[in-house]
Amino acid sequence: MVYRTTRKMADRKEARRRKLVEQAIRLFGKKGYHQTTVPMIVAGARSSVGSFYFYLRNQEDIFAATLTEIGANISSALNAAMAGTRPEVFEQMKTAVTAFTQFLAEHPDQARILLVESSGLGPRLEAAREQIVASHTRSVEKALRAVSCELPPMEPAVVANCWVGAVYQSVHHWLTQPPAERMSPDRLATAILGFNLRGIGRQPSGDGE
Amino acid sequence: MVYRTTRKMADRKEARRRKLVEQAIRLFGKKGYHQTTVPMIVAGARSSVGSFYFYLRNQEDIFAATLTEIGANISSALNAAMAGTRPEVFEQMKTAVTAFTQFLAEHPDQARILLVESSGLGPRLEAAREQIVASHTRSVEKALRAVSCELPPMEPAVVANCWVGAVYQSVHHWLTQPPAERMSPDRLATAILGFNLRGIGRQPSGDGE
Amino acid sequence: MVYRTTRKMADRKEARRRKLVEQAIRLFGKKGYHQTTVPMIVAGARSSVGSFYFYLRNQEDIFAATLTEIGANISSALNAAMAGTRPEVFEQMKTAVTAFTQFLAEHPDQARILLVESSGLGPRLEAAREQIVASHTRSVEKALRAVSCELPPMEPAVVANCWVGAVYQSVHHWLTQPPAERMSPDRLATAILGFNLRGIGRQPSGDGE
Amino acid sequence: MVYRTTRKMADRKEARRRKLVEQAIRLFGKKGYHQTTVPMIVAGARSSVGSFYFYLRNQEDIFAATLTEIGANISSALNAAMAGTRPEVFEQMKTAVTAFTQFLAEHPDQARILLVESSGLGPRLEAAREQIVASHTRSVEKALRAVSCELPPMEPAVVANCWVGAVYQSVHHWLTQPPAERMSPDRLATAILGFNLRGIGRQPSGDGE
DNA sequence: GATGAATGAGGCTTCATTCAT
DNA sequence: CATGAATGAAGCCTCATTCAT
Repeated sequence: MVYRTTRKMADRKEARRRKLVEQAIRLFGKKGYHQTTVPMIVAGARSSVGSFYFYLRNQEDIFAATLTEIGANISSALNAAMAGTRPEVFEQMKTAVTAFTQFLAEHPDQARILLVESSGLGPRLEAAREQIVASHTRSVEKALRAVSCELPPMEPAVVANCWVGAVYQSVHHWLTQPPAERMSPDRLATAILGFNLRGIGRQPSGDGE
Repeated sequence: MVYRTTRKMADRKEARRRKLVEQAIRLFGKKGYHQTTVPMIVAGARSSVGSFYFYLRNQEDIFAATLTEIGANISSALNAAMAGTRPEVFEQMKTAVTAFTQFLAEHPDQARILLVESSGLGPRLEAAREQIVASHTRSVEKALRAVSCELPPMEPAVVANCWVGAVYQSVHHWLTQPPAERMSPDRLATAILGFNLRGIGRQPSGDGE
Repeated sequence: MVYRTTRKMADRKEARRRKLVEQAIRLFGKKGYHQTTVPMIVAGARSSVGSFYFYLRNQEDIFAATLTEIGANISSALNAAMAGTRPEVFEQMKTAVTAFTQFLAEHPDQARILLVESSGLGPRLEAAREQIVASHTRSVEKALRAVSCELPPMEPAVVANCWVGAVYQSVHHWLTQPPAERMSPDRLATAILGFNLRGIGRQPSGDGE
Repeated sequence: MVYRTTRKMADRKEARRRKLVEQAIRLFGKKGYHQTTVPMIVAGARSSVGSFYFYLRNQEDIFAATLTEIGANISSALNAAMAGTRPEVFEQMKTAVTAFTQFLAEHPDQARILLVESSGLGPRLEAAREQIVASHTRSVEKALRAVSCELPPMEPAVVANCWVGAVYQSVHHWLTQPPAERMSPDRLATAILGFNLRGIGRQPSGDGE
């Protein structure tokens, strides 16, 4: 009998790789890219150097993988949140900002990787990061165009970047502060949202109306 | 006599150091921190490794120095621009955004260092970068507080971050595009400003009103 | 019944192994020993790493096996050629040189392994190579002794090495040249033979005498 | 005062590099290319890894350097020997074979590198080796052409390779034998020379006539 | 018997920093 | 003060070999 790859083995394989990426997120998030070594990752993932290079091409590769993972996680979080929201564009934008803030607040490692540690790492990783930010920006731009008739005239491309930049920088700064001094994520999201909605010429509603 | 000699020497020293920092800006801006080696810097500055360590404590040190330099350059540019502007707060804010954009457009190496290459380099350099951003943010916050009575209620601390984030991200994205496809810095600044002024509840004036 | 099964299995086993060795010859011949990995071999032989180590003790082992194979192939070729030649010693030597040249010309991978890639690989493989060369040399030496009375006095041991060295180096150099610029194998063989026959004090006959 | 590179420093530099290459010859000659590590070389040369890479680009580089060195040494030896020889072509060829044999006999490490360890190491090193062999072959070919009128018709290009191949293989085999069983270098050279001279259609003179 | 995931020893190489000249 | 040779710690990555399935 020929022993072909069983389902169980494939699952194990996937699990192993996932474990490596998860540990990588932890380390990259805490110590940054250049302070994280392959041995550190495999030690934390109860794997081995050889295994690492069986699953990942090299160190850059696993960082790219973490970015992909983070991007996917954010997407999931946003989609989940928006699934429970009325389909009006402004409602959706509001939910998106809140959910995004919430997600980063709850996943500091991923937040730090996205907001801090993924810059200046060379073209490839730069591009991987850009993909996430760009996807974010595109969503905003699309939303803007959808309701452009209700808004004052503006450059959607630039404004989308402003919107995203406002969110990122605010959250980044917020995460920088000692947890004790931080305002609640809700309040943060509301403040950002207020700025952004006004920024696109929309009066932010009181709160939940 | 002794004074003169000392002064002269100090000048020389300062000049040498400045040359190193300038070359460092060029290299850090083009290749990033981790791709730039001490030998590269000294070669471009017609100095020597030994000299380098006479003027700078270590590599981190020179990156910090470039950040200081960049911060100073930006301050100068902003101050110069604002000196020629009416003292009204909104005018000043407007000028600041325009001058900042202009400056980064004209100094791509410094822009790249500030916006991209200075993240994720460890606490000390993180702090050095933060100083620049924070100074920027504080100015905005101060301005906001100064005119808060004319504005809708908001969280000045958060909103200042939004303001700065909008500028940074927009400029960053703008610098990312191939020069041929970029809009003019003026148009960019106007678009950002429009978003930000609306964001703080202010109707952006047509242009120069 | 048991016999047949066993026989069949042994055949299979032999076939598997042969396939591995054949692929190894291809790879060793093209990329050399140290650039050829076990995974490469098994991939080309549609086998698996596990199988590899079932049939071969280790990597050295398969290189030794390729040498054995190459030695056998050369022997076969020589024997076949000499079977169709008059039994006179000089005729036989002539045929041997021609057939050897021909064989290497037609099997560049094996030629490269024998002439180039099998040196400097450590005692065991050195010995395996030496076996082939020595067998070659012994044949020559034996032939020389057989006709020593017809030849000027010489040191058969040294001269046999000269003979073989002349052949190897000439063929090696010939294989080094781009195929388009090579002379015909026949002409090459004739030239070598001329040198060698004169070298042992024998006038080379015109061509086919 | 500007401290420019002094003569003494340049000398030291050269000496250091030479020491590394010398030690490399020892090790490559004894253990071969792939069994010799950079740490081994620097340890034996009382240097350091860092120094190694200050003088040599990489491991391949130092092997190439040893080949260059060996080629130069052989050239020197041959030139020295031939300077004391009558200018007749056959005398020179005779001297060359003898001196070459002698040199390799006296420098077993260099002999082993040239004859054994420098094959199959990839294109670059292959080429470096080829340079030495080719230079050797060209000399022979040139000599042959110079006296071609006195010789039977032959293919000088092939014959030159035969000549060189005879020498290399004989010496190689000779070096393979335990020193106790080796014939004297002189006798070896004479035997080779006899074969080669006859090979080009020349009667080897008794000995020194 | 067949498979391929797992292991980890080991080598090369880089570069920040020092220090003798 | 200037110079650049010297140092060695540190990390990435390869791949032969093993062994559970």
